[in-house]
Amino acid sequence: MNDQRRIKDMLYEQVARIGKAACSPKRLELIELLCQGEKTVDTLARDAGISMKLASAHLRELRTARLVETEKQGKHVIYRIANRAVADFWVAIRCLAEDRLVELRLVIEQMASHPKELAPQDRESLVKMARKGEVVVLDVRPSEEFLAAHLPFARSIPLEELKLRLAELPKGKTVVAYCRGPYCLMARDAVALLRKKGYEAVRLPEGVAEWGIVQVR
Amino acid sequence: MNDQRRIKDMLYEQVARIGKAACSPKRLELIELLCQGEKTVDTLARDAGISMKLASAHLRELRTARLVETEKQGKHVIYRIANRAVADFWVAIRCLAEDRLVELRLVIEQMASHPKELAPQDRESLVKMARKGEVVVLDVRPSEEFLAAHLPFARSIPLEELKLRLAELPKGKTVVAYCRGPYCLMARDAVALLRKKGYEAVRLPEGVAEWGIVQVR
DNA sequence: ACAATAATCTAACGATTGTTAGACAATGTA
DNA sequence: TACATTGTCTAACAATCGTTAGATTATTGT
Repeated sequence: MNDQRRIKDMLYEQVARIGKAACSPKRLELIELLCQGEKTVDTLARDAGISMKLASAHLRELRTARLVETEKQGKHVIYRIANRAVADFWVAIRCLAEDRLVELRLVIEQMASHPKELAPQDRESLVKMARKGEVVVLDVRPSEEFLAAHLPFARSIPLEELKLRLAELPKGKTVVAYCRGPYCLMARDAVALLRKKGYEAVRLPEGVAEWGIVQVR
Repeated sequence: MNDQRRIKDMLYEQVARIGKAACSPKRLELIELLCQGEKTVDTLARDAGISMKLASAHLRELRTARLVETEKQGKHVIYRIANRAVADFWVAIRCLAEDRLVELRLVIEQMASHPKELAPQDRESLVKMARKGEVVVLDVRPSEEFLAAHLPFARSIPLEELKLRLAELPKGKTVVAYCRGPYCLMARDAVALLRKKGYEAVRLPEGVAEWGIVQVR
């Protein structure tokens, strides 16, 4: 009888290991960054705005929950997501948070208000238009992330280079800019810049994690 | 520039509130119990094997993450899941845990080894057979949970009453027993009892949460 | 009005975290 | 060989969390 309690407790304890990995804001940010492609510890630390020591500690937690895997390459340790399922989980927990927490919706609204956004449901029609060349899908993430994985028919111009490489974009077509996902502000800034320069530009608030296009192994 | 960091931090912090709610084994167990239907605090405490004070404290956490809602009915406070999305999240985090954590798979294997189990993919065919009366789908949870929500064509005999009510089950047909889900042992025990009594019985290791049939509001 | 029940609130404790600093190990390079 | 780079490990601190006990608030029944 009490045997059953002990087994049950073990089961829920194991599931709670995943919850523990997901209960720190910085760990969630690291997961999102890793959804963009494999990265070294110091890249992750820089992108997340924390020290390498802290990043290393958080990554250790993610590794004991077996959500990420490592590989040593020369001086560097490369971290990557263990699975597509991890990216799906990140999207799922974020969606639940947006569904349940008004506070989160408020922050998102105030953040994304001015630049026009694409409704997230018309993925197929966006791909169709991109294939025909009716719109330009623009990936403004760092080029390594584009190389690791990107949306279909996307072209890469990292945000930092955008000002100098504006000539590469045809002026007649609508530019659909995207970045790491809804919590990343690079696409927003890119759209703002493009509009100031006379382009028609909208932001797609999704990235490779939301589209299920993630690099694994 | 640093403004963007602050906004990002706020976003991930909000998502982490969901992770925090899901980082305690007991809270996960409470969520699963609430997926079976609305319950009072002392029912939850008894089912989870903890004191009412502790249950109240954990439920408070779940409420600040807005995963559960309450309603006062006389002396009792009734808790229920806020949303179908919460049940879906519980299934999602459990599946990710089973995917990533070998330890969890080991516990499950040793737990579920002897009674034969139904492969979880043939939901439609199970419903079809139940509709035609070719199998008996048996819900062995407490009757209030059956009343709140149950699988299609299921009949309710709570585990405690099963020994006395065996006559209600036809001997020729296969009995498919289910309970609260894969981590609940009631269906396992029911199958063991039925087989000892000469019935053909299998366990369906899924429940209403896995089938997306949950009571809300 | 009084007792009983159901649940929460507060305070307290020990245990677990997040974060940083300092020492250390492994690799690549001059 | 010596040195810089990259990352982890250990120890330490404060902050947070899990758990329990004791007091408190509603509600119901007598």
